[in-house]
Amino acid sequence: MFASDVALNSTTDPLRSRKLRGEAYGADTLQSRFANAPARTLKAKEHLFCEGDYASHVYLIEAGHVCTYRMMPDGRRQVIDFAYPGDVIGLGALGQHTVNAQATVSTRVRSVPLTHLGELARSDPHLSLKLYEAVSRELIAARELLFTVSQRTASERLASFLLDLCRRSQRSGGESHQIVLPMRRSDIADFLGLTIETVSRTFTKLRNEGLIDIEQCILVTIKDARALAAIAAGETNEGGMRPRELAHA
Amino acid sequence: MFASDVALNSTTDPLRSRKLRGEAYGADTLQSRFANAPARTLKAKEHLFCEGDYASHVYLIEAGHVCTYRMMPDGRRQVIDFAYPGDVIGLGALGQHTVNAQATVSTRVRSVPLTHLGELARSDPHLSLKLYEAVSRELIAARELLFTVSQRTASERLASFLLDLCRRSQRSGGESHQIVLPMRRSDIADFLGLTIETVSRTFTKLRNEGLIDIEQCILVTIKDARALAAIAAGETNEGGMRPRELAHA
DNA sequence: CGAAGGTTTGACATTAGTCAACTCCGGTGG
DNA sequence: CCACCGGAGTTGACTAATGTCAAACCTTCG
Repeated sequence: MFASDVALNSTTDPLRSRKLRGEAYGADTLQSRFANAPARTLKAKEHLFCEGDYASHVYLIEAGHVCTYRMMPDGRRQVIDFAYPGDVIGLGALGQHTVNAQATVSTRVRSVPLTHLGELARSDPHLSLKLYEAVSRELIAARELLFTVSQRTASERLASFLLDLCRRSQRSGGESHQIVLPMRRSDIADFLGLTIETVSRTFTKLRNEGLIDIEQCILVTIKDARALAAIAAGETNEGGMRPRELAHA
Repeated sequence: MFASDVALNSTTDPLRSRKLRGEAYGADTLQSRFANAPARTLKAKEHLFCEGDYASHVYLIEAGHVCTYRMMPDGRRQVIDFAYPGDVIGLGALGQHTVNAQATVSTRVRSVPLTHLGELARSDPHLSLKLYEAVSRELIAARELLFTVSQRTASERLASFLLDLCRRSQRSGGESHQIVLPMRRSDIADFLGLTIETVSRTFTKLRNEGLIDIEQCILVTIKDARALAAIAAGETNEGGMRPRELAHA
Protein backbone atom coordinates (compact mmCIF):
# COMPACT_ATOMS: atom_id res chain seq x y z
CA MET A 1 0.00 0.00 0.00
CA PHE A 2 0.46 2.72 1.61
CA ALA A 3 3.60 2.01 3.48
CA SER A 4 5.45 1.18 0.33
CA ASP A 5 4.85 4.35 -1.60
CA VAL A 6 4.30 6.55 1.37
CA ALA A 7 6.82 6.43 4.04
CA LEU A 8 10.02 8.19 4.50
CA ASN A 9 9.98 10.86 1.89
CA SER A 10 7.72 13.69 2.98
CA THR A 11 9.64 14.93 5.98
CA THR A 12 13.13 14.22 7.15
CA ASP A 13 12.05 12.40 10.25
CA PRO A 14 8.53 11.06 9.94
CA LEU A 15 8.67 9.09 13.13
CA ARG A 16 9.04 12.24 15.10
CA SER A 17 6.97 14.56 12.97
CA ARG A 18 3.51 15.07 14.37
CA LYS A 19 0.72 15.27 11.83
CA LEU A 20 1.07 17.42 8.80
CA ARG A 21 3.08 20.35 10.01
CA GLY A 22 3.72 23.39 8.00
CA GLU A 23 4.34 21.59 4.75
CA ALA A 24 3.81 23.55 1.57
CA TYR A 25 0.14 23.68 0.74
CA GLY A 26 0.53 23.01 -2.95
CA ALA A 27 0.35 19.82 -4.94
CA ASP A 28 -1.46 16.92 -3.43
CA THR A 29 -1.27 17.56 0.27
CA LEU A 30 -4.38 17.25 2.34
CA GLN A 31 -4.06 20.94 3.08
CA SER A 32 -4.46 21.88 -0.55
CA ARG A 33 -8.06 20.63 -0.38
CA PHE A 34 -8.84 23.51 1.90
CA ALA A 35 -7.91 26.22 -0.59
CA ASN A 36 -11.50 27.21 -1.33
CA ALA A 37 -13.03 26.23 1.97
CA PRO A 38 -14.79 28.93 4.00
CA ALA A 39 -12.69 30.60 6.67
CA ARG A 40 -13.77 31.46 10.17
CA THR A 41 -12.12 33.31 13.02
CA LEU A 42 -12.21 32.19 16.63
CA LYS A 43 -11.56 34.36 19.64
CA ALA A 44 -9.11 33.21 22.28
CA LYS A 45 -10.62 30.47 24.49
CA GLU A 46 -13.42 29.85 22.02
CA HIS A 47 -14.16 26.22 21.28
CA LEU A 48 -14.09 24.81 17.75
CA PHE A 49 -15.89 21.67 18.90
CA CYS A 50 -16.45 19.64 22.05
CA GLU A 51 -16.53 16.02 23.17
CA GLY A 52 -19.80 14.45 22.11
CA ASP A 53 -20.49 16.97 19.36
CA TYR A 54 -21.46 15.45 16.06
CA ALA A 55 -18.30 15.47 13.94
CA SER A 56 -19.37 17.48 10.93
CA HIS A 57 -16.18 19.12 9.66
CA VAL A 58 -12.44 18.93 9.45
CA TYR A 59 -10.44 22.08 10.07
CA LEU A 60 -7.21 23.54 8.79
CA ILE A 61 -5.51 26.02 11.07
CA GLU A 62 -4.35 29.04 9.12
CA ALA A 63 -3.22 31.26 11.96
CA GLY A 64 -3.15 30.99 15.71
CA HIS A 65 -3.15 27.90 17.93
CA VAL A 66 -5.70 25.30 18.91
CA CYS A 67 -5.31 22.88 21.77
CA THR A 68 -7.23 19.61 21.89
CA TYR A 69 -8.00 17.98 25.22
CA ARG A 70 -10.18 15.61 27.18
CA MET A 71 -11.63 16.24 30.60
CA MET A 72 -13.02 14.37 33.61
CA PRO A 73 -16.02 15.68 35.53
CA ASP A 74 -13.85 16.62 38.49
CA GLY A 75 -11.63 18.87 36.42
CA ARG A 76 -8.72 16.61 35.63
CA ARG A 77 -7.69 17.44 32.11
CA GLN A 78 -5.48 15.79 29.48
CA VAL A 79 -4.19 18.01 26.71
CA ILE A 80 -3.66 15.85 23.64
CA ASP A 81 -2.11 18.17 21.13
CA PHE A 82 -1.14 21.73 20.40
CA ALA A 83 -2.08 22.41 16.80
CA TYR A 84 -0.07 24.92 14.78
CA PRO A 85 -0.82 26.75 11.54
CA GLY A 86 -0.84 24.17 8.76
CA ASP A 87 -2.18 21.43 11.01
CA VAL A 88 -5.47 19.71 10.32
CA ILE A 89 -7.70 18.76 13.21
CA GLY A 90 -10.94 16.85 13.54
CA LEU A 91 -9.82 13.75 11.65
CA GLY A 92 -10.25 10.35 13.21
CA ALA A 93 -13.62 11.06 14.78
CA LEU A 94 -16.17 8.33 14.13
CA GLY A 95 -19.52 10.01 14.44
CA GLN A 96 -18.86 12.06 17.52
CA HIS A 97 -15.83 14.01 18.57
CA THR A 98 -14.02 12.44 21.50
CA VAL A 99 -11.96 15.51 22.34
CA ASN A 100 -12.49 19.22 22.82
CA ALA A 101 -10.74 21.74 20.58
CA GLN A 102 -10.17 25.22 21.93
CA ALA A 103 -8.33 28.18 20.43
CA THR A 104 -5.67 29.37 22.85
CA VAL A 105 -5.34 32.68 21.02
CA SER A 106 -7.25 34.38 18.25
CA THR A 107 -7.26 31.83 15.45
CA ARG A 108 -8.33 31.54 11.82
CA VAL A 109 -9.46 28.18 10.46
CA ARG A 110 -10.86 26.83 7.21
CA SER A 111 -13.41 24.02 7.40
CA VAL A 112 -14.42 21.26 5.01
CA PRO A 113 -17.58 19.22 5.67
CA LEU A 114 -16.89 15.55 6.23
CA THR A 115 -19.61 14.63 3.76
CA HIS A 116 -17.76 16.54 1.08
CA LEU A 117 -14.43 15.04 2.02
CA GLY A 118 -16.00 11.58 1.95
CA GLU A 119 -17.30 12.11 -1.57
CA LEU A 120 -13.93 13.30 -2.75
CA ALA A 121 -12.24 10.35 -1.11
CA ARG A 122 -14.60 7.91 -2.77
CA SER A 123 -13.52 9.06 -6.20
CA ASP A 124 -9.90 9.79 -5.37
CA PRO A 125 -7.89 6.97 -3.83
CA HIS A 126 -4.99 9.31 -3.39
CA LEU A 127 -6.98 11.46 -1.02
CA SER A 128 -8.03 8.37 0.91
CA LEU A 129 -4.41 7.56 1.30
CA LYS A 130 -3.65 11.04 2.58
CA LEU A 131 -6.42 10.76 5.14
CA TYR A 132 -5.14 7.37 6.25
CA GLU A 133 -1.65 8.77 6.60
CA ALA A 134 -2.84 11.81 8.51
CA VAL A 135 -4.67 9.70 11.07
CA SER A 136 -1.73 7.32 11.27
CA ARG A 137 0.56 10.21 12.12
CA GLU A 138 -1.79 11.27 14.87
CA LEU A 139 -1.78 7.71 16.16
CA ILE A 140 2.01 7.64 16.26
CA ALA A 141 2.04 10.98 18.07
CA ALA A 142 -0.54 9.81 20.60
CA ARG A 143 1.53 6.72 21.39
CA GLU A 144 4.65 8.79 21.73
CA LEU A 145 2.90 11.04 24.23
CA LEU A 146 1.51 8.03 26.06
CA PHE A 147 5.00 6.69 26.42
CA THR A 148 6.35 10.02 27.59
CA VAL A 149 3.67 10.59 30.17
CA SER A 150 3.61 7.06 31.45
CA GLN A 151 7.28 6.18 31.67
CA ARG A 152 9.33 9.34 31.96
CA THR A 153 10.22 11.53 34.93
CA ALA A 154 9.23 15.19 35.12
CA SER A 155 12.62 16.35 33.77
CA GLU A 156 12.51 13.85 30.94
CA ARG A 157 9.00 14.92 29.99
CA LEU A 158 9.82 18.58 29.92
CA ALA A 159 13.06 18.02 28.04
CA SER A 160 11.37 16.05 25.28
CA PHE A 161 8.55 18.57 25.16
CA LEU A 162 10.97 21.44 24.63
CA LEU A 163 12.93 19.55 22.00
CA ASP A 164 9.67 18.76 20.23
CA LEU A 165 8.67 22.40 20.12
CA CYS A 166 12.14 23.34 19.00
CA ARG A 167 12.01 20.89 16.10
CA ARG A 168 8.63 22.22 15.15
CA SER A 169 9.66 25.82 15.18
CA GLN A 170 12.81 25.01 13.18
CA ARG A 171 10.64 23.30 10.57
CA SER A 172 8.61 26.44 10.13
CA GLY A 173 11.81 28.41 9.76
CA GLY A 174 12.15 29.86 13.26
CA GLU A 175 15.31 30.57 15.17
CA SER A 176 17.13 27.35 15.87
CA HIS A 177 17.37 27.52 19.64
CA GLN A 178 14.63 29.93 20.58
CA ILE A 179 11.14 28.75 21.40
CA VAL A 180 8.12 30.93 21.99
CA LEU A 181 5.68 29.03 24.16
CA PRO A 182 2.19 29.70 22.81
CA MET A 183 0.53 28.11 25.84
CA ARG A 184 0.43 28.64 29.58
CA ARG A 185 1.97 26.51 32.30
CA SER A 186 -1.35 24.86 33.00
CA ASP A 187 -1.55 23.67 29.41
CA ILE A 188 1.95 22.25 29.55
CA ALA A 189 1.14 20.59 32.86
CA ASP A 190 -2.02 18.98 31.55
CA PHE A 191 -0.19 17.90 28.43
CA LEU A 192 2.63 16.22 30.32
CA GLY A 193 0.53 14.82 33.14
CA LEU A 194 2.12 17.04 35.80
CA THR A 195 1.00 19.98 37.95
CA ILE A 196 1.85 23.57 37.15
CA GLU A 197 4.07 23.67 40.22
CA THR A 198 6.10 20.69 39.06
CA VAL A 199 6.39 22.17 35.57
CA SER A 200 7.58 25.43 37.04
CA ARG A 201 10.09 23.75 39.35
CA THR A 202 11.41 21.63 36.50
CA PHE A 203 11.87 24.69 34.29
CA THR A 204 13.81 26.29 37.11
CA LYS A 205 15.91 23.17 37.57
CA LEU A 206 16.86 23.03 33.89
CA ARG A 207 17.70 26.72 34.00
CA ASN A 208 19.86 26.29 37.10
CA GLU A 209 21.71 23.46 35.36
CA GLY A 210 22.46 25.83 32.48
CA LEU A 211 20.54 23.86 29.86
CA ILE A 212 18.00 26.55 29.05
CA ASP A 213 17.23 30.23 29.56
CA ILE A 214 13.79 31.64 30.23
CA GLU A 215 12.60 35.18 29.62
CA GLN A 216 9.17 36.54 30.51
CA CYS A 217 8.00 32.99 31.10
CA ILE A 218 7.33 32.38 27.43
CA LEU A 219 10.63 32.72 25.62
CA VAL A 220 12.88 29.71 26.10
CA THR A 221 16.41 29.47 24.75
CA ILE A 222 17.99 26.06 24.48
CA LYS A 223 21.61 26.37 25.55
CA ASP A 224 22.62 22.72 25.58
CA ALA A 225 20.51 20.69 23.20
CA ARG A 226 22.72 17.64 23.56
CA ALA A 227 22.27 17.46 27.30
CA LEU A 228 18.55 18.04 26.95
CA ALA A 229 18.35 15.19 24.44
CA ALA A 230 20.23 12.95 26.82
CA ILE A 231 17.73 13.72 29.55
CA ALA A 232 14.81 13.13 27.19
CA ALA A 233 16.26 9.78 26.19
CA GLY A 234 16.56 8.75 29.82
CA GLU A 235 20.33 8.55 29.64
CA THR A 236 20.94 10.62 32.73
CA ASN A 237 21.03 8.67 35.91
CA GLU A 238 20.56 11.95 37.71
CA GLY A 239 22.03 10.73 40.96
CA GLY A 240 20.17 7.45 41.15
CA MET A 241 20.17 4.51 38.79
CA ARG A 242 17.13 3.26 36.96
CA PRO A 243 18.16 -0.23 36.01
CA ARG A 244 14.83 -2.00 36.59
CA GLU A 245 13.94 -5.10 34.66
CA LEU A 246 16.51 -5.53 31.95
CA ALA A 247 15.60 -9.18 31.61
CA HIS A 248 12.42 -9.14 29.64
CA ALA A 249 12.52 -10.72 26.24
CA MET B 1 -17.79 11.40 4.51
CA PHE B 2 -16.99 9.05 6.53
CA ALA B 3 -18.47 10.21 9.75
CA SER B 4 -21.88 10.47 8.18
CA ASP B 5 -22.23 6.99 6.80
CA VAL B 6 -19.87 5.33 9.20
CA ALA B 7 -20.38 6.11 12.73
CA LEU B 8 -22.67 4.66 15.19
CA ASN B 9 -23.95 1.59 13.50
CA SER B 10 -21.33 -1.10 13.59
CA THR B 11 -21.06 -1.66 17.34
CA THR B 12 -23.29 -0.58 20.14
CA ASP B 13 -20.76 1.74 21.65
CA PRO B 14 -18.11 2.77 19.20
CA LEU B 15 -16.51 5.28 21.51
CA ARG B 16 -15.54 2.56 23.88
CA SER B 17 -14.89 -0.24 21.45
CA ARG B 18 -11.24 -0.68 20.69
CA LYS B 19 -10.44 -1.55 17.11
CA LEU B 20 -12.40 -4.15 15.33
CA ARG B 21 -13.05 -6.70 18.00
CA GLY B 22 -14.60 -10.06 17.37
CA GLU B 23 -17.07 -8.81 14.79
CA ALA B 24 -18.39 -11.31 12.30
CA TYR B 25 -15.84 -11.79 9.56
CA GLY B 26 -18.36 -11.76 6.74
CA ALA B 27 -19.55 -9.07 4.44
CA ASP B 28 -17.35 -6.06 4.08
CA THR B 29 -15.29 -6.02 7.24
CA LEU B 30 -11.59 -5.52 7.01
CA GLN B 31 -11.23 -8.98 8.47
CA SER B 32 -12.95 -10.60 5.52
CA ARG B 33 -10.00 -9.56 3.35
CA PHE B 34 -7.86 -12.03 5.24
CA ALA B 35 -9.92 -15.08 4.28
CA ASN B 36 -7.36 -16.39 1.81
CA ALA B 37 -4.26 -14.93 3.37
CA PRO B 38 -1.51 -17.31 4.43
CA ALA B 39 -1.58 -18.34 8.08
CA ARG B 40 1.36 -18.60 10.40
CA THR B 41 1.77 -19.82 13.96
CA LEU B 42 3.89 -18.07 16.55
CA LYS B 43 5.24 -19.61 19.72
CA ALA B 44 4.69 -17.85 23.02
CA LYS B 45 7.04 -14.87 23.41
CA GLU B 46 7.86 -14.89 19.71
CA HIS B 47 7.82 -11.49 18.01
CA LEU B 48 5.64 -10.74 15.01
CA PHE B 49 7.59 -7.56 14.31
CA CYS B 50 9.77 -5.04 16.11
CA GLU B 51 10.26 -1.29 16.29
CA GLY B 52 12.21 -0.12 13.27
CA ASP B 53 11.33 -3.14 11.14
CA TYR B 54 10.12 -2.30 7.68
CA ALA B 55 6.32 -2.52 7.84
CA SER B 56 5.56 -5.10 5.18
CA HIS B 57 2.32 -6.73 6.32
CA VAL B 58 -0.86 -6.35 8.30
CA TYR B 59 -1.93 -9.23 10.52
CA LEU B 60 -5.22 -10.70 11.65
CA ILE B 61 -5.13 -12.62 14.90
CA GLU B 62 -7.04 -15.87 14.57
CA ALA B 63 -6.20 -17.46 17.90
CA GLY B 64 -4.07 -16.49 20.87
CA HIS B 65 -2.98 -13.07 22.04
CA VAL B 66 -0.47 -10.49 20.88
CA CYS B 67 0.73 -7.59 22.94
CA THR B 68 2.18 -4.47 21.33
CA TYR B 69 4.63 -2.31 23.23
CA ARG B 70 7.40 0.24 23.08
CA MET B 71 10.61 0.14 25.06
CA MET B 72 13.38 2.42 26.30
CA PRO B 73 17.00 1.29 26.34
CA ASP B 74 17.01 1.04 30.12
CA GLY B 75 14.13 -1.41 30.18
CA ARG B 76 11.19 0.88 30.78
CA ARG B 77 8.33 -0.53 28.76
CA GLN B 78 4.94 0.76 27.66
CA VAL B 79 2.40 -1.85 26.62
CA ILE B 80 0.06 -0.23 24.09
CA ASP B 81 -2.51 -2.89 23.42
CA PHE B 82 -3.52 -6.46 24.04
CA ALA B 83 -4.83 -7.83 20.75
CA TYR B 84 -7.48 -10.54 20.78
CA PRO B 85 -8.65 -12.96 18.10
CA GLY B 86 -10.41 -10.92 15.43
CA ASP B 87 -8.18 -7.92 15.93
CA VAL B 88 -5.98 -6.56 13.17
CA ILE B 89 -2.53 -5.24 13.99
CA GLY B 90 0.17 -3.50 12.04
CA LEU B 91 -2.01 -0.73 10.61
CA GLY B 92 -0.96 2.87 10.97
CA ALA B 93 2.74 2.25 10.40
CA LEU B 94 4.28 4.66 7.92
CA GLY B 95 7.28 2.88 6.53
CA GLN B 96 8.65 1.46 9.73
CA HIS B 97 6.92 -0.08 12.69
CA THR B 98 7.06 2.10 15.77
CA VAL B 99 6.04 -0.65 18.19
CA ASN B 100 6.98 -4.23 18.94
CA ALA B 101 4.40 -7.00 18.64
CA GLN B 102 4.92 -10.13 20.68
CA ALA B 103 2.72 -13.19 21.09
CA THR B 104 2.03 -13.77 24.77
CA VAL B 105 0.86 -17.33 24.12
CA SER B 106 0.92 -19.61 21.12
CA THR B 107 -0.85 -17.61 18.42
CA ARG B 108 -2.08 -18.06 14.86
CA VAL B 109 -2.13 -15.07 12.52
CA ARG B 110 -2.96 -14.42 8.88
CA SER B 111 -0.94 -11.81 7.04
CA VAL B 112 -1.67 -9.58 4.05
CA PRO B 113 1.16 -7.64 2.38
CA LEU B 114 0.69 -3.89 2.56
CA THR B 115 1.44 -3.61 -1.16
CA HIS B 116 -1.50 -5.86 -1.88
CA LEU B 117 -3.78 -4.02 0.54
CA GLY B 118 -2.76 -0.73 -1.05
CA GLU B 119 -3.68 -1.95 -4.52
CA LEU B 120 -7.05 -3.13 -3.29
CA ALA B 121 -7.65 0.18 -1.56
CA ARG B 122 -6.83 2.12 -4.71
CA SER B 123 -9.64 0.42 -6.59
CA ASP B 124 -12.06 0.08 -3.70
CA PRO B 125 -12.95 3.25 -1.81
CA HIS B 126 -14.92 1.20 0.64
CA LEU B 127 -11.81 -0.61 1.77
CA SER B 128 -10.00 2.71 2.11
CA LEU B 129 -12.78 3.80 4.40
CA LYS B 130 -12.43 0.66 6.49
CA LEU B 131 -8.73 1.24 6.86
CA TYR B 132 -9.32 4.84 7.86
CA GLU B 133 -11.88 3.72 10.43
CA ALA B 134 -9.62 1.02 11.80
CA VAL B 135 -6.77 3.44 12.39
CA SER B 136 -9.19 6.00 13.82
CA ARG B 137 -10.38 3.46 16.35
CA GLU B 138 -6.80 2.79 17.36
CA LEU B 139 -6.27 6.51 17.74
CA ILE B 140 -9.30 6.81 20.01
CA ALA B 141 -8.09 3.86 22.07
CA ALA B 142 -4.59 5.31 22.36
CA ARG B 143 -5.98 8.62 23.63
CA GLU B 144 -8.21 6.84 26.10
CA LEU B 145 -5.20 4.97 27.46
CA LEU B 146 -3.19 8.18 27.57
CA PHE B 147 -5.90 9.76 29.63
CA THR B 148 -6.11 6.78 31.96
CA VAL B 149 -2.40 6.54 32.55
CA SER B 150 -1.81 10.23 32.87
CA GLN B 151 -4.70 11.35 35.04
CA ARG B 152 -6.03 8.42 37.04
CA THR B 153 -4.90 6.87 40.32
CA ALA B 154 -3.79 3.25 40.56
CA SER B 155 -7.27 2.08 41.65
CA GLU B 156 -8.95 4.02 38.89
CA ARG B 157 -6.58 2.60 36.31
CA LEU B 158 -7.09 -0.97 37.38
CA ALA B 159 -10.87 -0.55 37.67
CA SER B 160 -11.19 0.79 34.14
CA PHE B 161 -8.83 -1.89 32.86
CA LEU B 162 -10.97 -4.64 34.36
CA LEU B 163 -14.19 -3.13 33.05
CA ASP B 164 -12.59 -2.86 29.63
CA LEU B 165 -11.63 -6.52 29.60
CA CYS B 166 -15.07 -7.43 30.90
CA ARG B 167 -16.78 -5.58 28.08
CA ARG B 168 -14.52 -7.22 25.59
CA SER B 169 -15.15 -10.72 26.88
CA GLN B 170 -18.88 -10.09 26.94
CA ARG B 171 -18.74 -9.00 23.33
CA SER B 172 -17.16 -12.30 22.37
CA GLY B 173 -19.87 -14.09 24.30
CA GLY B 174 -18.06 -14.86 27.52
CA GLU B 175 -19.50 -15.02 31.01
CA SER B 176 -20.74 -11.60 32.01
CA HIS B 177 -18.76 -11.09 35.16
CA GLN B 178 -15.84 -13.46 34.80
CA ILE B 179 -12.59 -12.37 33.22
CA VAL B 180 -9.68 -14.61 32.35
CA LEU B 181 -6.53 -12.52 32.31
CA PRO B 182 -4.45 -13.64 29.34
CA MET B 183 -1.43 -11.65 30.49
CA ARG B 184 0.84 -11.51 33.50
CA ARG B 185 1.07 -8.84 36.15
CA SER B 186 4.10 -7.30 34.51
CA ASP B 187 2.12 -6.77 31.31
CA ILE B 188 -0.72 -5.13 33.18
CA ALA B 189 1.76 -2.97 35.06
CA ASP B 190 3.50 -1.82 31.89
CA PHE B 191 0.13 -1.18 30.27
CA LEU B 192 -1.15 0.98 33.11
CA GLY B 193 2.13 2.71 33.89
CA LEU B 194 2.51 1.09 37.31
CA THR B 195 4.81 -1.47 38.91
CA ILE B 196 3.84 -5.08 39.45
CA GLU B 197 3.82 -4.47 43.19
CA THR B 198 1.33 -1.64 42.88
CA VAL B 199 -0.85 -3.71 40.55
CA SER B 200 -0.79 -6.56 43.03
CA ARG B 201 -1.58 -4.33 45.99
CA THR B 202 -4.43 -2.70 44.10
CA PHE B 203 -5.92 -6.06 43.17
CA THR B 204 -5.78 -6.99 46.84
CA LYS B 205 -7.37 -3.71 47.84
CA LEU B 206 -10.29 -4.18 45.44
CA ARG B 207 -10.73 -7.74 46.69
CA ASN B 208 -10.72 -6.63 50.32
CA GLU B 209 -13.36 -4.04 49.49
CA GLY B 210 -15.52 -6.80 48.06
CA LEU B 211 -15.57 -5.48 44.51
CA ILE B 212 -13.84 -8.43 42.87
CA ASP B 213 -12.74 -12.00 43.52
CA ILE B 214 -9.49 -13.48 42.30
CA GLU B 215 -8.71 -17.15 41.79
CA GLN B 216 -5.37 -18.54 40.74
CA CYS B 217 -4.23 -15.03 39.89
CA ILE B 218 -5.83 -15.14 36.46
CA LEU B 219 -9.55 -15.58 37.00
CA VAL B 220 -11.24 -12.37 38.12
CA THR B 221 -14.91 -12.15 39.06
CA ILE B 222 -16.52 -8.75 39.14
CA LYS B 223 -18.84 -8.64 42.15
CA ASP B 224 -19.82 -4.98 42.09
CA ALA B 225 -19.58 -3.54 38.60
CA ARG B 226 -21.33 -0.34 39.61
CA ALA B 227 -18.82 0.47 42.30
CA LEU B 228 -15.95 -0.40 39.96
CA ALA B 229 -17.41 1.93 37.35
CA ALA B 230 -17.67 4.69 39.93
CA ILE B 231 -14.01 4.25 40.79
CA ALA B 232 -13.02 4.22 37.11
CA ALA B 233 -14.97 7.42 36.56
CA GLY B 234 -13.15 9.08 39.42
CA GLU B 235 -16.33 9.49 41.44
CA THR B 236 -14.92 8.05 44.63
CA ASN B 237 -13.22 10.54 46.83
CA GLU B 238 -11.65 7.62 48.63
CA GLY B 239 -11.05 9.48 51.83
CA GLY B 240 -9.56 12.58 50.28
CA MET B 241 -11.09 15.09 47.93
CA ARG B 242 -9.89 15.75 44.46
CA PRO B 243 -11.48 19.09 43.70
CA ARG B 244 -8.65 20.71 41.83
CA GLU B 245 -9.25 23.30 39.20
CA LEU B 246 -12.97 23.35 38.53
CA ALA B 247 -12.70 26.79 37.05
CA HIS B 248 -11.21 26.24 33.64
CA ALA B 249 -13.40 27.15 30.74
C1' DC C 1 -1.33 52.90 40.74
C1' DG C 2 -3.92 48.92 41.70
C1' DA C 3 -6.13 44.69 40.55
C1' DA C 4 -6.10 40.23 38.38
C1' DG C 5 -4.10 36.44 36.58
C1' DG C 6 -0.27 33.78 35.90
C1' DT C 7 4.18 32.03 37.81
C1' DT C 8 7.46 30.83 41.22
C1' DT C 9 8.89 29.15 45.61
C1' DG C 10 8.52 26.86 50.12
C1' DA C 11 6.79 23.50 53.57
C1' DC C 12 4.48 19.49 53.98
C1' DA C 13 1.50 15.30 52.55
C1' DT C 14 0.64 11.46 49.75
C1' DT C 15 1.09 8.22 46.20
C1' DA C 16 3.50 5.03 44.05
C1' DG C 17 8.27 3.02 43.57
C1' DT C 18 12.15 0.28 45.56
C1' DC C 19 14.11 -3.43 47.83
C1' DA C 20 13.60 -7.58 50.04
C1' DA C 21 11.40 -11.51 52.08
C1' DC C 22 8.02 -14.83 51.75
C1' DT C 23 4.29 -17.68 49.53
C1' DC C 24 2.22 -20.27 46.04
C1' DC C 25 2.19 -23.15 42.17
C1' DG C 26 3.79 -26.19 38.52
C1' DG C 27 7.22 -28.98 36.69
C1' DT C 28 11.13 -32.19 37.08
C1' DG C 29 13.68 -35.73 38.57
C1' DG C 30 15.45 -38.74 42.15
C1' DC D 1 5.60 -39.96 45.83
C1' DC D 2 8.04 -36.36 47.42
C1' DA D 3 11.80 -32.89 47.40
C1' DC D 4 13.56 -29.40 44.97
C1' DC D 5 13.64 -25.62 41.92
C1' DG D 6 12.23 -21.51 39.41
C1' DG D 7 8.98 -18.23 38.14
C1' DA D 8 5.22 -15.49 39.30
C1' DG D 9 2.67 -13.15 42.73
C1' DT D 10 2.03 -11.08 47.31
C1' DT D 11 3.24 -8.47 51.29
C1' DG D 12 5.92 -5.36 54.28
C1' DA D 13 9.12 -1.52 55.43
C1' DC D 14 11.05 2.25 53.72
C1' DT D 15 12.16 5.99 50.08
C1' DA D 16 11.65 9.14 46.47
C1' DA D 17 9.02 11.74 43.36
C1' DT D 18 5.27 14.38 42.71
C1' DG D 19 1.06 16.58 44.44
C1' DT D 20 -1.15 19.91 47.73
C1' DC D 21 -1.65 24.08 50.03
C1' DA D 22 -0.28 28.60 50.80
C1' DA D 23 2.26 32.73 50.24
C1' DA D 24 5.01 35.80 47.56
C1' DC D 25 6.29 37.61 43.19
C1' DC D 26 5.86 39.31 38.47
C1' DT D 27 3.32 41.28 34.30
C1' DT D 28 -0.13 43.12 32.04
C1' DC D 29 -3.60 46.18 31.54
C1' DG D 30 -7.19 49.18 32.80
